Amino acid sequence: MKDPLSRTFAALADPTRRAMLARLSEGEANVSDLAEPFLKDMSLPAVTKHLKVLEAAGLITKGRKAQWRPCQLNGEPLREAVDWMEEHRVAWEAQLDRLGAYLKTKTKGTRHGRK
Amino acid sequence: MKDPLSRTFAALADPTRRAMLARLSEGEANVSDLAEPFLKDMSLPAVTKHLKVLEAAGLITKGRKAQWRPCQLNGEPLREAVDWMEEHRVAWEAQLDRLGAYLKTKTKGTRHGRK
DNA sequence: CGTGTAATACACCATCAGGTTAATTAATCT
DNA sequence: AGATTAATTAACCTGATGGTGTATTACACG
Repeated sequence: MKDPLSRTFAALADPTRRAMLARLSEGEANVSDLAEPFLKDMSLPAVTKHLKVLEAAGLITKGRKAQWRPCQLNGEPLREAVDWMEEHRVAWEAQLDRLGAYLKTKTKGTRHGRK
Repeated sequence: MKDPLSRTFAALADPTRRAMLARLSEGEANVSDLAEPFLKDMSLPAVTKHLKVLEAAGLITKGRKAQWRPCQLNGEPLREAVDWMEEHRVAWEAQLDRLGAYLKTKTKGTRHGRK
């Protein structure tokens, strides 16, 4: 039995599921819509399982319309995840700055190659 | 072989590790310092493993000072995680608003109990 | 009623995650 | 040298994850 926050992060710890969420952030979609980009990589039952993970984490809700299961995104748990991060952000930023300063003394290329 | 972002989220998907990060956001700490709050719940090797996960995700770096391993937080991957979320945040907020509006029509308590 | 389609359930398998205990390395302190 | 302290390694166990293929449910259509 995992706490909600852990479940949320765990659900996010998979590129397939993140892609599904990204897709859903553009609007409702059926299971097969969500599956489509992945069917060359995995089977439909695998997709169903991923959706179950997302559902268990409360990140999506599945409706039913005839034989379709229109999925909707639920931002609530995501906000909680962001909240957790924000809570510590200040400290992290400080750490980042400290590291940045340190690196600046060591190297001088400072190659800051972040997209 | 997992992508960095997945590794970061996976690392966050555990309350012990999150607590360790929280502790580290207050400053450098040795392994035993970090272990202390958990030693009633788990063994030291278990702690070491958690730290390894955090290290593999690039969330912390371990130094060495005599027989101690002072751990430091590294915010960089966390920022990437936040970045990913922010990228979709707008859509989520919209979804939240939509849900909120919907709930407002159904219930009327709207109990918005988030700290 | 039979067929096609959307999605899930079931049984199974390999790998990984999180924990254990016991042994080991490495440095410090007498 | 011997003992103590900090931390890791190794071998092992259990349960969860992520995938498979096949069977099944549920609905719509002609």
